[in-house]
Amino acid sequence: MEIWFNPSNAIESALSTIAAQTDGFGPEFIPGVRPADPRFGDYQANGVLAFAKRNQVNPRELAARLIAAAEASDAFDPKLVTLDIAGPGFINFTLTPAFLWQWQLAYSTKDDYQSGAKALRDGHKVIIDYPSANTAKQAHIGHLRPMVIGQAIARLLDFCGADMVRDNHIGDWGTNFGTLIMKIKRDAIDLSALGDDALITLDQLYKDGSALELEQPELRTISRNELVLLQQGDQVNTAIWEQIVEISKIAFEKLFVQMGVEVDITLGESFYRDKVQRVYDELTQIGLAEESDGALVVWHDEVKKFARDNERPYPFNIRKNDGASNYASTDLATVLYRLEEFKADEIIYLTDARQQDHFQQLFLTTEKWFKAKGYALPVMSHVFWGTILGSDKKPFKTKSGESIKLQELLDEARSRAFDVVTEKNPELDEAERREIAESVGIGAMKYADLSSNRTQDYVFSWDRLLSFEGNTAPYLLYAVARINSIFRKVSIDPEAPIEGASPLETETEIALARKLMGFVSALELTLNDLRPHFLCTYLYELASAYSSFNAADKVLVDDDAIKARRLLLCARTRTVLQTGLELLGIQPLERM
RNA sequence: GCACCCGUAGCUCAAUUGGAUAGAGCGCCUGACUACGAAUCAGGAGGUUGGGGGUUCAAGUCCCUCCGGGUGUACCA
Repeated sequence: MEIWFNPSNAIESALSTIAAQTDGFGPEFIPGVRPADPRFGDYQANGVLAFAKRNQVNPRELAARLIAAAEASDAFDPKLVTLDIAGPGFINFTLTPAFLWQWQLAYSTKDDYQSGAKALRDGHKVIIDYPSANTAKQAHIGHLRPMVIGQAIARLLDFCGADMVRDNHIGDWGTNFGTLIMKIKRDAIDLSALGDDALITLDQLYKDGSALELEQPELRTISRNELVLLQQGDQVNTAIWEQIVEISKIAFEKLFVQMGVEVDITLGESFYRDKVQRVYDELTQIGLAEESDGALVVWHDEVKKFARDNERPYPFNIRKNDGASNYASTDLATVLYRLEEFKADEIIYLTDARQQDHFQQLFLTTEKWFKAKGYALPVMSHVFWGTILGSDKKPFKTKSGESIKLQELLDEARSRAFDVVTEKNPELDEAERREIAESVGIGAMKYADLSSNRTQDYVFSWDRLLSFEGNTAPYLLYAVARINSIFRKVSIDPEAPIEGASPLETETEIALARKLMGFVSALELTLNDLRPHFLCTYLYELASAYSSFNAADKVLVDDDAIKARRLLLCARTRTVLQTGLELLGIQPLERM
């Protein structure tokens, strides 16, 4: 029997083969192997229960027959894996310490761990529609989740073999430009002279402009005209618009660098303004879009909410009644562009949960449109998350009604982490403490956002976001730092091969080895639903298993074989933790 | 009104999508540093999974119904 890299999959296929040759089972039998509660074993198969139910037979008897057949085959060496039956008909598989040890010897590097993951999205062209930010506005706390979740998902997909295009789909063609240009012209602002805080000034100009419109409604007409001029390509307004977009891009670039967000292309909504006409034409030509109240819309009768005869009409409005494009028009044009330009196999959208209707309509429309035209339809998914709420359970605002600025949040994270580092490690020089604080502070913030199920809303709290104890980034970073410390002490490169190790013995060694093996399953689970908290949970459990091992079993003992074995476990743990942290966008540290 | 989402320990969250005795962290209580790093470890208390009914070998998870909260409801993105 070979040492399976991915035991869950290996057991699943072995059982399928065996069942096909065993009386009482049919081809429709699915073993249903999954990681089990460690109290019962490493993996469990519970497909026998469902199968027995469908076929009106005794599940325990059936399970016993399958186990007997499995044991008679050469697929399960009893020295490496044991099978037993439990409860109404579960089959439990327990890997022996001998298996766990051989697994550690067989698979050791990041590449080894990645080899299983690579198959998951091998060569897939995936476009990720990155955290889109509106131009001319400062990023606030609402931009935290898209950036954090987006980069983690992009790194995961990349690790799993996808060919990624990270597209920064900026909102650079909105109606807000009318107001902004009106105010800029009115105050004769020279945008090129604003300096470093240009975006803050723009932000203020927009707010002041909006306030002014409320006081003097006649200004709205002027703003609307400025927008029309811009859309018609007026030279002066286009120049102003270009400057505004440039200022915004520079400001966002600064944040992206701090947040570790990578961008491959930046194609804003303005890029698609000459591409929407084809959308109108094609959707009209295939009979999908029609006029309604002067607008061009698409109905989806199979969904009650979007059906034509719904008491409150809710079509997908793809062109406004004044003839202007909107969110839907550019999104449709964008899908087509991504197909034709990038040959996208998959497109992932990142927005909060409130936009689910939009994406449902977008996906339905694209599906029908592409089918009618014979275009290849990419897989489209909407990765959404809950809102960050204030203590009043409303979307988060400070007392003055403003959202916390993202920059302010990052600075607070660094500053809190710096205080803790200084308290714990006063002997380190300031530059190193700053570097550690960067990873700990920003890492803690990211991890807090990633470690809970993204679909839930959560209430904002500094302490929640910047906690350094328990299931947090610093806990994982600390485990890595301690491992590094051990290798430093004996002057051994943790990446180097380790020879002469003896097999696993203690309970904590075995528990750690067991946990190490689970990395690939954790990746699969995370990728399935694009929910990073599964990876966080796994990494936390691994770090916890390591901490227990570290407390129970001394690594640097006199016996060379025991020392080598424990150093090997340390090295493996380090590799998995570092790889996992990098996937989450958290920078591992040599010491902290 | 209609549609969708949510309600789990004092607090913040898990529970591999219907699997076995619902798990963690924080907080609280007991212990463990002349150290391979205590940002840690070992242990304890804490639950009628909002209430009620149903489906089945099995329900926090699925169905029905109440209660409480959130979101969306074409020409903002």
